[in-house]
Amino acid sequence: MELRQIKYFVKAAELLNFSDAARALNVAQSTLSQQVKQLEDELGIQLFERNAHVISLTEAGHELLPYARRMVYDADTCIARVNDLSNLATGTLNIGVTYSFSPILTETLIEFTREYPGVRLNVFYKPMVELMDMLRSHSVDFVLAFRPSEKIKEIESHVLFENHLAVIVRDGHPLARKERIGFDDLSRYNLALPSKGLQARNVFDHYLSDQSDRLDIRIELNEVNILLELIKHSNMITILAEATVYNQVGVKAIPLDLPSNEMEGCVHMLRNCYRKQSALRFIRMLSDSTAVKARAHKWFT
Amino acid sequence: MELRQIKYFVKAAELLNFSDAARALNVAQSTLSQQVKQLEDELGIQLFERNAHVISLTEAGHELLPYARRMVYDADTCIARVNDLSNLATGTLNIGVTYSFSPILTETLIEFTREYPGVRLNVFYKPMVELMDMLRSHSVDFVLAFRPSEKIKEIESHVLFENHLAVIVRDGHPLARKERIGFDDLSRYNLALPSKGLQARNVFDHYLSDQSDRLDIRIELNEVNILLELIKHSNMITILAEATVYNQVGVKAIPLDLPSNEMEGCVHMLRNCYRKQSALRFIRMLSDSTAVKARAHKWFT
DNA sequence: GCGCATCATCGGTAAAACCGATGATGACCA
DNA sequence: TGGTCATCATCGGTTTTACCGATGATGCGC
Repeated sequence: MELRQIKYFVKAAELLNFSDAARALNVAQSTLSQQVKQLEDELGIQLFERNAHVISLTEAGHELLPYARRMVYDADTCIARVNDLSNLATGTLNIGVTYSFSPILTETLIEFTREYPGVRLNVFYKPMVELMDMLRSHSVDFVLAFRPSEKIKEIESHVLFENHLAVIVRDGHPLARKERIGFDDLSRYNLALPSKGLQARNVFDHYLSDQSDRLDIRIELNEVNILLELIKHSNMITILAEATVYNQVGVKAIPLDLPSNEMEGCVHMLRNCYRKQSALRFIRMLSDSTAVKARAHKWFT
Repeated sequence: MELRQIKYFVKAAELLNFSDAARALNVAQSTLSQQVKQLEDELGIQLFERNAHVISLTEAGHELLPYARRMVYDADTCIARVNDLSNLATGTLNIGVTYSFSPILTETLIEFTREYPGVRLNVFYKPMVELMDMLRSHSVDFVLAFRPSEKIKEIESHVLFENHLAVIVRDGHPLARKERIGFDDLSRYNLALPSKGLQARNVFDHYLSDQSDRLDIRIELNEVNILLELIKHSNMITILAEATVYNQVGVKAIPLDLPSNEMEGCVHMLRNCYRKQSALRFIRMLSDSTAVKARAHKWFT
C-alpha cells in the first residue's frame, strides 16, 4: 500500500470515474486502473464495483474512504508543517472569500505576496455555503465571510471587524448627498437587492420582517459585482454591507438609519486542526490592514 | 512522499540508527539511507542530524514524527478494517493478558482458533503496566486484566466479571477443608504473596492497611505461576483472585472472609479508536465462556 | 594508531510504474 | 438492428526507481 495508490483511490472514489480521475491526476487511465487493482489485490478485497462503464464503491470501499482521506490529509499536513519551519519561504495558502468580502481583501493580498514571495496564494471567490464545504474538506485553509445566521459546530469564527448595512447608490444619485437614509427614503426608489441567502440580505430581511411589501424590489441578484454595475448605471439602489463597497469608484455608501443592522466580518476556520503559519500570518496582516482597522469599530458613529 | 519512506523514517527515528532500522525493515542500509535522503529532499528540509555515526532528529524531524506515526497507523487501520470485512477469514488479533488472567482465557483461546482458523492470534503475557503501554502504542488490540487502582484516561474498561480475593492453599493443606478463612487463620501460616504492584496484592494491602505487621510474609513474587508452584509444594499460603486458580490442579481457593475485597475482571481498550471485528467477536466469546459466566455474579455467595 | 561501527555514495540490477494501443462491454440513437 | 460512443481492463514496451553490495569517509574507543 502506497500513498500514491491511496490518492488514486480517493480521487476515483470522489469522481466515480476512472478516466476523469486519471485526467485530474495527470496519469494515464490504464495506470490508474492498474494501481487501483493492485491496491485491491493487496487488500484482498474489491473496492469498486465495475458495471460496464459505471463504477461504484463497494462496502469495503466505503469503509476505506475516510481513512484514505485522512492519510492524504496527514501527508499534506506533514508538508505544511515542514514548510512552516522553512519560515514561510515556500508553501501554498488556500483562501476562500465571499464576493462581498473581496474589496477588503485586495490590499492585503498585494502586501502578502510582496512580503512572502515564496508562498503561493490560491484565492477562491464563492458563495458562503460552498466555501464552508471547502473548509470541511480541507480545500481551503480559512474562509473570509460575514458571520452566517446559524452556527456550524465544526467551524470556529473570529470577528475581524464590525460593519453595518448601508444604502448603496451611484455617484450623483438624488440620495447621494444625504447623511443618513431611513425607511421612507428606501420606499421611494426601486431596489435591486442581493438574493435571499446572501448575508446582507438575510440581515436586511430579518430587520424588515413584515414591512417588505412597502418596498419596490425590482431585481434580486446573487452576484455582488454585477449588482454594483447595475447600481452604477441606473437610479436603482441596493443594500449591502458598507465594507463591500470599500474603494469602489462610482458608488456611495450611506448609513442606513435603522437599529440593529450589524454584520460581523469574520475569519472562519476548522476547529481542532493544524493552522499553517502562513494562514496565521495572513490573518494578522489582514486584521492590521487599514481596510479592516477602519472598521474595527462601528464605522459611522 | 510515499508511505514506504514514511515507515523508514519512523523506524529510523525510533531506533536512531539507520543500520538497525534497515535490519528491522529487511532492507539494505544503503536503501534506507537513500530513501530518507530522498524524503528530506522532497520536503526541502533535513530530518536527521548526522554526526559521524550517531544520528539524531532535527526540529523538523521531531515535528514530523507524530504525523508520520499517524499515517502509518492509519494505513494499518485501513488494512484492519478491510480484513474485518472478509468476515474474519483473515487478519491478526493481538491480545495482552496478565498472568493472573490466563486460566480464564484458555478455553476461549481454543474455541476461537477452532471457530476462526483464519485469524492469527498473538497473545502477550505481561505485567499490567507493560500491557497498558502496548495498548497505547497499538501493539495489542485489547488487554485482559483486573481493573487497576487508578484510572487511565485514554483507556476504557468494561467489566467482564466480578471476582474476590481468595486464600490459595495446596490440596491437603490443614486449611483446605474450611469454608471460609478469616484474618486469624491467615496470621497462623507463612505467607507467600504476589509482589506489590500486582493487582491482587494492591487490593489485599488496601484492605489490611495497618494490620499487615501481624502477618508472617515470607516471600514476595512477581510471577503468579511460580508463586503457585511454591504453594503446591509447601505449607505456605497466598492470596490471589479466585479466578486466577480456575482449573488449576493441586491447589484450592477458599473464600477470604473479609468485606470489600472485590476485584473486577475487565477488558481494556483504547478510547476512540477502531475495534477489529475479531476483537469484538473474541470478547463476546470470552464473556460467554463458562469460565467467565460462572463469575458474572459474586462467585461464593 | 588500529580496528570497528556507522552513514554516504556509486554502479548495476531487478522491479514497478507508467504509457499507448487494443479489446470488451453496454448505453444511446438513428 | 447495427453503428457510435464512452467506459474500463488488458497487454507489450519503455522509463523510472527502489534496491543491493561494494566501497569510501568519519570518528569512537581500545
